[in-house]
Amino acid sequence: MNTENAKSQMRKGMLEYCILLLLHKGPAYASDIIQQLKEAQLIVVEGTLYPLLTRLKNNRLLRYEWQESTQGPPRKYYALTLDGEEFLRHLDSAWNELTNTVNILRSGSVAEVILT
Amino acid sequence: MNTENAKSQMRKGMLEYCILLLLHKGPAYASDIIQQLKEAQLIVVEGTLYPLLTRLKNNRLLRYEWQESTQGPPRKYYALTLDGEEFLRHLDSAWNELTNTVNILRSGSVAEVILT
DNA sequence: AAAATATACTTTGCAATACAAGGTACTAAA
DNA sequence: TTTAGTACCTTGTATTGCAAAGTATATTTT
Repeated sequence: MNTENAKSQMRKGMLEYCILLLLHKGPAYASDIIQQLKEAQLIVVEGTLYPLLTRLKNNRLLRYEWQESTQGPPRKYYALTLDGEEFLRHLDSAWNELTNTVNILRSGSVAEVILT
Repeated sequence: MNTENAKSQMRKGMLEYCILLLLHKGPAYASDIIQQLKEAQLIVVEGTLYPLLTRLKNNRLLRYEWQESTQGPPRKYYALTLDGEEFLRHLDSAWNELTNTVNILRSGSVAEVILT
């Protein structure tokens, strides 16, 4: 029962949201995504990211294009589809609800939330 | 790829945190917890909660006491242990990091966060 | 040209956990 | 005695994050 496992579990589901949020700003390829997430304090490894990207693509939330690189093999640049944009808005709602829930639980009883 | 599944996945790990947050305010038994979480907009079912409570108890984060009820069978009232309180503080940090991450990703680039 | 290195993408096996569905046990009322 | 209500528990399944190892392409070094 360590903190690392707890944090890893918190990532579940959140990661999908974070990827979509990131791609909403513009296309990116895997290493790119990992780097940007790291800058946002979220550590993700390849073995997690690649299957996730594939899954999102298979569900038509993402699409990709091959692009040549000047420094190595070509890259798969992923971008949101229209379905992906819509799904992202649903996840926005889900996230809002979740933060609201935590805030209520954090600040004491529901009554206290109303009073303070 | 539906929204319900996504929300269910977001719950992973968060639920543990929410239970500890709730019990931090005082002892409660299972139906109690389900009811309070529902008031905080978080739907949890018995099949999820009971194994979770048992797991937390086995890891010494929770303890329980049987208490008679005037309206049915006795209840298991769960409460945080000292280990549980400490673990809760770690989860507080993890939650703070996660919300920070999402906020960064939501508001555009890191630079934009600083500028706005 | 061959070997080594770097970059990028992929796969496999495992562990953790939410949930549906069903079950057990005790109490009180009809 | 039967029925209804409350509370606790278990089993099987699906999903997903991750470690570890593998494949492929491009560049640099020897």
